[in-house]
Amino acid sequence: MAKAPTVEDVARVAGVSRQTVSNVLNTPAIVRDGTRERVEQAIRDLGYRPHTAARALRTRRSSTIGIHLDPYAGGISGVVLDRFVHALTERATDRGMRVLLYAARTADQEIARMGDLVDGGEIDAVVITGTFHGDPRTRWLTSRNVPFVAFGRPWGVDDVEDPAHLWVDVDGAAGTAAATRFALDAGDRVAFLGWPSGSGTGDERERGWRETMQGAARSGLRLTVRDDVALARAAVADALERHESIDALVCASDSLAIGAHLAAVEAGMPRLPVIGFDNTPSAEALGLSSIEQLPEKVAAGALDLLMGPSGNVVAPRPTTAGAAHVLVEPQLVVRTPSV
Amino acid sequence: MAKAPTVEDVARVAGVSRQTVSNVLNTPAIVRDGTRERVEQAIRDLGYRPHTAARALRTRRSSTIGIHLDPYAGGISGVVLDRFVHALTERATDRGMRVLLYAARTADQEIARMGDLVDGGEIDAVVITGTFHGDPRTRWLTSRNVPFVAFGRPWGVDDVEDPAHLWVDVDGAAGTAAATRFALDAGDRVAFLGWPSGSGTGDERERGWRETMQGAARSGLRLTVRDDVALARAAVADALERHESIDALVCASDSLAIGAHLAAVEAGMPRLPVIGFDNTPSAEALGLSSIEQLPEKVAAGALDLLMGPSGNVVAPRPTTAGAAHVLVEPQLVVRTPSV
DNA sequence: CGCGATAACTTGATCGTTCAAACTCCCGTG
DNA sequence: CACGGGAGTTTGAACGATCAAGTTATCGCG
Repeated sequence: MAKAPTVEDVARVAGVSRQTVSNVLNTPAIVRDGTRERVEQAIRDLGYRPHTAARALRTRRSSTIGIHLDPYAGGISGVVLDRFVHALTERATDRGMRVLLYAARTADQEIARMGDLVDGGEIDAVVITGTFHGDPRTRWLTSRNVPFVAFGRPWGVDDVEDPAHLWVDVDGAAGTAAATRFALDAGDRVAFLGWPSGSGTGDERERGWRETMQGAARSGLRLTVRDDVALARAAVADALERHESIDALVCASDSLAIGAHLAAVEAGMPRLPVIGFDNTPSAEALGLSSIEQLPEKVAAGALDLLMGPSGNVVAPRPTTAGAAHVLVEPQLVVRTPSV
Repeated sequence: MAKAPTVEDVARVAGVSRQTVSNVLNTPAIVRDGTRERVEQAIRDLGYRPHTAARALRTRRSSTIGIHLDPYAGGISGVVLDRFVHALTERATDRGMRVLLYAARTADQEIARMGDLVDGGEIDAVVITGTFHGDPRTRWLTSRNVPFVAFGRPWGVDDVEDPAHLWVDVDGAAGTAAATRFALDAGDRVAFLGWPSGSGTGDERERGWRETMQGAARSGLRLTVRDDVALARAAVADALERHESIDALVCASDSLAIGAHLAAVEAGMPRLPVIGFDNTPSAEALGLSSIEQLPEKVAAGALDLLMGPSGNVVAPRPTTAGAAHVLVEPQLVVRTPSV
């Protein structure tokens, strides 16, 4: 196996210097046309590929973004994150970036791991997910001056006028609002099945339903349970037995929607419109409507915040008023229940 | 922000030379105890972290494994792969390795991308997934001498006596065999719902059922459809209407199992044992039994093949007879149907 | 006691790239 | 025609680690 060609080899073949080859690769505009073409030809002839480690060593940039992989929790919502990771990888590649995974079980472990990666020069930026109130990761990243974007808004600490950090999120309220508007076609009594108050995400999703109902001068039942199929099923079965009138059901997650749908089938109402959230394969399999988060847009937004609208290096957008986040509008996917 | 300390700085503080610091990090055994402790203390005091790019440049090793992310196909089987990626990341971290993602839509694109990464010195090895008959990727990787392991066996070309390349896979036949043995408790007539012949994976899964039935001197119905919930449902509904006697149903995937379960519920047999494959969250949500692939074991096996049972560098096990693969025995997860 | 062997540590060179500064043309201008 | 200036190109140094070869200390043994 012959040694891989270096800039030196390309330079010799093209009859120019190292630096000119480097310029052709990095700042082609300053090289004269004829010279550039000769160099490009030599690059093709030799099959030259720049050695990333050498470049990273000199420039002190790795062109790599780190992303944490949550421990597999069971449950079905991991899919959104997986699609996001995938989309991020594609988009990052287009911008000359790589995506490096790391695993950690706790926030502290994650901080330690990020420290290794940042100090080792392995990553230029981080994307963190699943932020929560008082998240130590955001504090640490900020204090260490590590460029980062959160998928999920900084619950509690953020202020649009004085943003704590960059973030991308899906507009949960807009999603449930769309679902509720759609559900109102089926009848006035649109119920909501959500999680107990206190989770930012859940409260947002509930708000979309509540405000839409108020706007339409309607009211409907509100049920809350933990995010679990069996619990959701029991809660809805119970409500139906009590003869609560429900024309349609907007849910905070697909897990809840599945449980609700099972209860409806059991109660002899297989066509009760039930709308989930996250558009997971499970909802698809059962033919349930759901709200699609559009992870591709989230990924694109994250990169825009980190690298600007078109750049190829990490240069985080300054966290100035109003410009420090991207809020993606989700999309209702309508399906006709298959049972 | 102060400049990050280098080996030089550590050496000065500890009163030794660069190389001794390097030895403490890489071959601690050859450094005298007292010296090593002084160096380790200096490392802690300064918060020194080795610069990965510099190391990679000199050693010509990136300590990074590349893995392809399939385009999101919809459907539910992506979960297995995601869990595998996650497990691989954890295990790799334990062995001082990193996992780099890359995306590609076609095999040719994937080859091009792998070429970039390998020639750029970004990855030392690759894990490929979803291999198929005559896969151009395995040919390319072999011809380029890139260490790699496949998740999925080399259908058609492999021979245990003369293995084509390293691979890890789940023993599908063992899985359906276990499922079938379990199902036989419910009655003699255990049917199989699989995919049309020709897919290696599907044929293996069917074989486990068939041989177990033969071994027990029983026979059962065999149905095949594409991997789709609605098609599975229609097929099973049809069979039940024809009054085929089915005591239990072993399926080649959770999608098929879900379809089968829906048909059973509709036909008034909600307790018909239906066993899926892959143990996806969807099966869990519906309370269906399924066969768990144990992605953690697959990941551990992949690394063992690539790095030996305990090494910290990529040193692929030679592809010698019988030793070039790891076959993981999957595990039946029994659930009591929730409807 | 002297010698060779081994252990422990140090020194100079190197990996492939880009930065910073220097150099060479060539053109327009006073 | 000397000179300033800019475009285009070249040269030496540097990034931070490890390899390979060299040096010094330590020890066993005849």
